[in-house]
Amino acid sequence: MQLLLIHSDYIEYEVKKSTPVAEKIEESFKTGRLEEALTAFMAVEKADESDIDGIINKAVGEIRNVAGQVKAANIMLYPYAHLSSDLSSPKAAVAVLKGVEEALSGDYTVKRAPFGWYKAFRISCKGHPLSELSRSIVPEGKPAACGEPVVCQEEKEEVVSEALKAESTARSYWHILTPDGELHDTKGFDFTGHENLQKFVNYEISKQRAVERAPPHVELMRRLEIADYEPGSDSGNMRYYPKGRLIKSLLEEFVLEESYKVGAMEVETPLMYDMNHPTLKKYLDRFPARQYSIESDKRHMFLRFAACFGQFLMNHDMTISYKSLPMKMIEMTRYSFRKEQRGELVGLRRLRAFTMPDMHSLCTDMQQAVEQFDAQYNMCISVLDKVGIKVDDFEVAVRFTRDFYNDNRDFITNLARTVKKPVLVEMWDTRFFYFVLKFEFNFVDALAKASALSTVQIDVENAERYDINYIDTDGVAKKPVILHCSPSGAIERCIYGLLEKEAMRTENGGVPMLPVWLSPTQVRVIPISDKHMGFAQQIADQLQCRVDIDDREDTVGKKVREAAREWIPYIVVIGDKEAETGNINVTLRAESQPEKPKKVEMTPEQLNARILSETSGMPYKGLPLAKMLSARPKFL
RNA sequence: GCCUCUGUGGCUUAGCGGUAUAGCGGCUGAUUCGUAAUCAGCAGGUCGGGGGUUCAAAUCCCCCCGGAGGCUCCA
Repeated sequence: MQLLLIHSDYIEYEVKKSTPVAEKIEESFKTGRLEEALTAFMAVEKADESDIDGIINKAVGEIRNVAGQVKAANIMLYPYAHLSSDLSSPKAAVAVLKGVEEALSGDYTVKRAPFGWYKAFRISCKGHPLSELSRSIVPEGKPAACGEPVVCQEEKEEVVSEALKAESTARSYWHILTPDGELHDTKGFDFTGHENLQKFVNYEISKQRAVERAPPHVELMRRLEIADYEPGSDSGNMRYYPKGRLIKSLLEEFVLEESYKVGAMEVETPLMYDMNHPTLKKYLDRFPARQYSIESDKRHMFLRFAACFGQFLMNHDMTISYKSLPMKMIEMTRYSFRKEQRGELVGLRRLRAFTMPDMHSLCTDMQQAVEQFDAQYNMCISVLDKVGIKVDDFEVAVRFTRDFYNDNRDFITNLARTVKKPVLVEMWDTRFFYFVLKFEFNFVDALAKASALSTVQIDVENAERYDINYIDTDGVAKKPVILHCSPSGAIERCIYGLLEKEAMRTENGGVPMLPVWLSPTQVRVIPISDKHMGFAQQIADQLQCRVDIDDREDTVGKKVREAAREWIPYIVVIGDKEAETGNINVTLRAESQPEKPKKVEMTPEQLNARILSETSGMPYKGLPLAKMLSARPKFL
């Protein structure tokens, strides 16, 4: 049932004309007026028919509740079909209306407008915050017994897509595909040597997901001053400190550069779209995600969960020749929004606002699409590798329809061959989503939780839906096949992956660190006393990387300890010896073991060359914080 | 959204019916120091918010908010 409650100075109505479903009424019932009334506009819906008494109970509870809050003694019940597009039978509606009227009439002055008549009405709304409320009431499995507290569900402005609903009924066939092309049953498969895949399979199929502690990256993201929760925002919307922003910028820039290399054009598209746009509405129903929705004037908008809409709407308006295909567009979506359920949010693993590189490729036909899929599969492997997430750190899932598999067996086997290890396969008899083939690289974390990073999908639906065309060699407009690709997956999730990987390294007795190109401070220079500051400065100036100087009044031991806690790759201590020889003593984190720092004497030039070669080809940005540690604020 | 757990100065935390403990960090002073924490002093808390029980609540109860885990879901 849909309820619209208006606290009014008065409400009056007058019957004009009967409709085919009109109830028979007395002459006196044809007009009505009530002063200082709470008016309840009601629409009884199909779903309510299963539990008429329960619905009456809930509606009465809700009306009583609001009437109590606004201190209304008079109640007007007003049947109002326009609140719903899924109305119940007239018989059920009248039964509910009468039931509600009867239940309320003991404690309030209740009037009811007749059902099934065209009516004219005048209402004067009081306009205070509680004076206009809407409620959506749904029946429960069983009717609420009398006297039980009645729980009313408030109207949620959440759109649950058809795809989410479809997914729950989709029948999946799970297999393990080995590089030799064999499809194995997941049950009998020998996972020896593929323990991570086993964890991933358990996570995906057996749903073994119980863990007893928070994921380690949550503490790390805070301790390293990367990111933090922001209680002043919605859950899953994080704040990023300067170091976190630097890491994100570098990753964003890197992924964009890699996509330029394969010919992608960078674009920017709006964050919010009209919920009632005909094309978008249909697309929402095919994507399994929940949206944030917001009001803009009279329009009902939603925040984008990817860059698809913006790019597709742009593609629709373009003139595209076959000569331009495959044609790629990318946007670094800051942000994509998904209103994930509260319990699904964890640290940087799953967010409601996240940065996702979203690339779309228009292809002439399925053959070109498959070629592109293969190229982008390899590109994703390379992107993650350079980010610091290796093939051994993730497990591959490939999902497709049975038809696609039968037409492309060799091609799919090749995907397993490329990564040289078995992959998880999910096959569907029929196509539930907009794609016929997709893969994801799933990072398996310290607690055996899996989450998707890179992904590519072959979309066979949206060219039609958005009316996207290209002109082929014969001069005829044709619909392209579209690839969706996120080369790295969400940027925040890459950081999560790196932190989790290092947490696992720590547990296995290693020394954790970020790749040098992503380390906020690459070299920390520590002068032993004030008199060494000059030389320390000189060394810092010689190095072409992110160098800072710990000029605080602390002991060398303490400064080194803090530098190590920050995972700084290179620590240089400057004292009399260095000032004399000109050589520097460098602690190399990458070659150290716990309690056993690896210290090497080298020239500043050698250190510089080493860092330049380690970071060559990767984006660079300057220090995100003051060079002198004494001038730095603490974020936590 | 539902279920379970949780919330004490900037951070970590003791206390779990008699208005609060310590460490780190911060500030001040001393120390100018050779690789995982130099010494001393000072400041800082209406114990997440609101309501209730009680002579008395950080401690018990209820509601709300944040966080973690589960269901579910994904980049």
